[in-house]
Amino acid sequence: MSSTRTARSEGRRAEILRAAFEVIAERGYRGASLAAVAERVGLTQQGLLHHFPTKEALLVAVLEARDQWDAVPPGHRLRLDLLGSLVEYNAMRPGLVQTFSALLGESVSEGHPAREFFTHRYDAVRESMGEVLRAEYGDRLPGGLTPERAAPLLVAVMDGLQYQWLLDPDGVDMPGAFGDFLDLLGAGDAP
Amino acid sequence: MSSTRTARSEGRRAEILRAAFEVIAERGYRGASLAAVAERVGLTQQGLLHHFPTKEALLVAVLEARDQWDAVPPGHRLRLDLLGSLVEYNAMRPGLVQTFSALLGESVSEGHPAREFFTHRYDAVRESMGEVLRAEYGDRLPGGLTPERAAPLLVAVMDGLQYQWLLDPDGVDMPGAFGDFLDLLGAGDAP
DNA sequence: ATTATCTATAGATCTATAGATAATGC
DNA sequence: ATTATCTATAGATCTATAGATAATGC
Repeated sequence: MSSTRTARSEGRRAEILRAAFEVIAERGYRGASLAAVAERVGLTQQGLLHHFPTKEALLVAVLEARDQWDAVPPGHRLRLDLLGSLVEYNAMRPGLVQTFSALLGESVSEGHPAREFFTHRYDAVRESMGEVLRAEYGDRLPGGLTPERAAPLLVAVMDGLQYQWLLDPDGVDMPGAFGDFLDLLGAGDAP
Repeated sequence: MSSTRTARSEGRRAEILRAAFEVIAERGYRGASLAAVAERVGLTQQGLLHHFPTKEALLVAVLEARDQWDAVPPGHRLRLDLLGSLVEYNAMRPGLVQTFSALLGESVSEGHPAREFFTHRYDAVRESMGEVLRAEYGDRLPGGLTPERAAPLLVAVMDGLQYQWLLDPDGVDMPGAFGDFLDLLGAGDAP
């Protein structure tokens, strides 16, 4: 696929993607105009459409870039402490967090072009987190939970903390709070 | 304030607010056009603007209505089991949940008119949840947490679960998962 | 030749203002 | 008299298409 494009074009596409990330972070997908993205890379809106034929195509590319971004490298088994590091890393990149928090928030509305993407993604992430939790804590977690039932909580904490942190970066210690949650899971009364 | 308006006008305003909740749930605030809201109550867009002079004024009214909605009645101390009931209640009102999940998601973008509202609100909610947790579990929670440190986690779980549930209502048992989290908090290894 | 970019523009929206008309309340 | 609603419309946008021109790669 990338072999069908010139290196020149690939570079432009990457520039445009970066700009799209920024503008979506600032204004959401609906609020992000093609003209605003184009201006950021020194193009006209029509020039941008040469590289991404529709606004939705640009969104899809943004979502794919993200997917590639935080995919676990094959062979590398995800571990809980890596997840903590990921949260710490995110806390240094508010723009990235904001882009996807904005998109997640929008995606719940009807017919949003990212809705299906997020639905599938969360399903996969819950399953993946269940495995991580089982590898770390075994079959029994505090409170009588199983890894499968704790997984949606883990995901919810990550997302929910992001919103609180974005709204009040100084008032919310996102990595600290995530660590607290892991402590809660590890406080085991399991036999 | 309501005394300065006629009963007729109050009724209309209430109808418009209801319609605004619906349209915001479906399309977010940015995607919600005044015309779409107006049409739902059988008015023209200009007729609507007689009752709410700007789109932002309508949003503010929506946020205030929500605040009134889930405010704890004075004198009634909030308890954790009531919170569980609230989540169960929410699970029967996807529209309401969707309206505020959409607004929260949008509010993290710069200069969004609901941003300050949510910032203040989350600050207050964390404090309130801290008190609830202290009343329920005392000063020491599992994992060495304090009520104050568990509060953002409780809020994060509620919000995060809402997004997962909105994206996949059949695949995510929101009240069940919330109950699981409370079990985790109550699984105490406190002395 | 092909790719990248531009100008021009169609066709939809969207919010908000101005001012006219209809309905209601003293 | 005041309130509620409408028609008309200004002034901004926004996405996307058509077609011309400039730059690049064989």
